[in-house]
Amino acid sequence: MIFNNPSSTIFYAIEEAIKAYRKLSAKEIKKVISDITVDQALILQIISENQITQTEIADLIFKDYASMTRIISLMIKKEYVIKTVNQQDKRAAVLKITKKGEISLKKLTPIINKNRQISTNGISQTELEQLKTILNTITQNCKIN
Amino acid sequence: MIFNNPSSTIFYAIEEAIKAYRKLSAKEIKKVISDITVDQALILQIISENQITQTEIADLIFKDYASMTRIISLMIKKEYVIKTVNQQDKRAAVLKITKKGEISLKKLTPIINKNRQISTNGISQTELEQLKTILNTITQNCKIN
DNA sequence: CTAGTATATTTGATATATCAAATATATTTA
DNA sequence: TAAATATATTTGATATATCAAATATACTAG
Repeated sequence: MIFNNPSSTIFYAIEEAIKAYRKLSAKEIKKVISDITVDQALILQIISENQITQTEIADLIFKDYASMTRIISLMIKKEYVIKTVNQQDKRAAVLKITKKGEISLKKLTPIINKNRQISTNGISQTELEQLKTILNTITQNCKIN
Repeated sequence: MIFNNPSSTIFYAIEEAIKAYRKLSAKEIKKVISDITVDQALILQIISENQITQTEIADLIFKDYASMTRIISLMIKKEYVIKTVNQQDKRAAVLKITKKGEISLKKLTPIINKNRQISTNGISQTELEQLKTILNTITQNCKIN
């Protein structure tokens, strides 16, 4: 029926893997911090490590700018992040992690790393590289058109 | 910084590929039918080929049951699908594609197939199989935990 | 047969995705 | 320098994701 040929199947396999991974991540993150999402945890990590604008974060993790605005504003509401205006370029936001954000991140980072390790368990570095190469080909094929 | 090791990188590559693919699909689908989404097109195809319940569709394409309810109800509103009650099991929905749905599907199917071909262009069957195997490992790893 | 349990779907609440249009500020060009 | 263009972000509208709780119906054990 639907999963009839390899080039179709692959997209189901991708969807299945990414959703399983997100589910695992969400579950594990919730164990240590109950009010933060997987995306927010990742973004918190990015902000803490870099002086970076919303647009740059969005490009980095493949999010829409509109989504980024909303995610950041939820993070501000929950007091993980503070946002100010860049005085050199008043269009740009300056994002800073709060004390609460820092404390949370200390608990989150090992969880995020562990999730990645668990999910790639039994897969060699070579296989991961292969996987990445093929996925990049798909990405390029899609972007050309 | 963030993309520092292979086991991390891989999830970005997956996200990037699936988003690029969805974007291509949405763009191409829109060219022939302007008011249908990628998910809806896929679900239309599934319904037309099978006598299948919402729950079964959800399991097949890795969607939440709640999402399925909402997607189906949008498809009903747009008159692609009709929904009745299964008289043998009144909990279950019976989904049928409408005439409009059928006509639309005739235009959509070649597009869906072409999108898959374009995006896997230059990737061998062997590589696709490898990719699938590795992704399935990730899925299993995530589900065990 | 009845209570308890299982299954299919729905609803509510919140988060994210995506497109288009709007704002605000910066930069470039005529 | 004024107008056109570019960049960063926001807002509105709609679709989908996800969890928890609620409904409705079916099934099973006592």
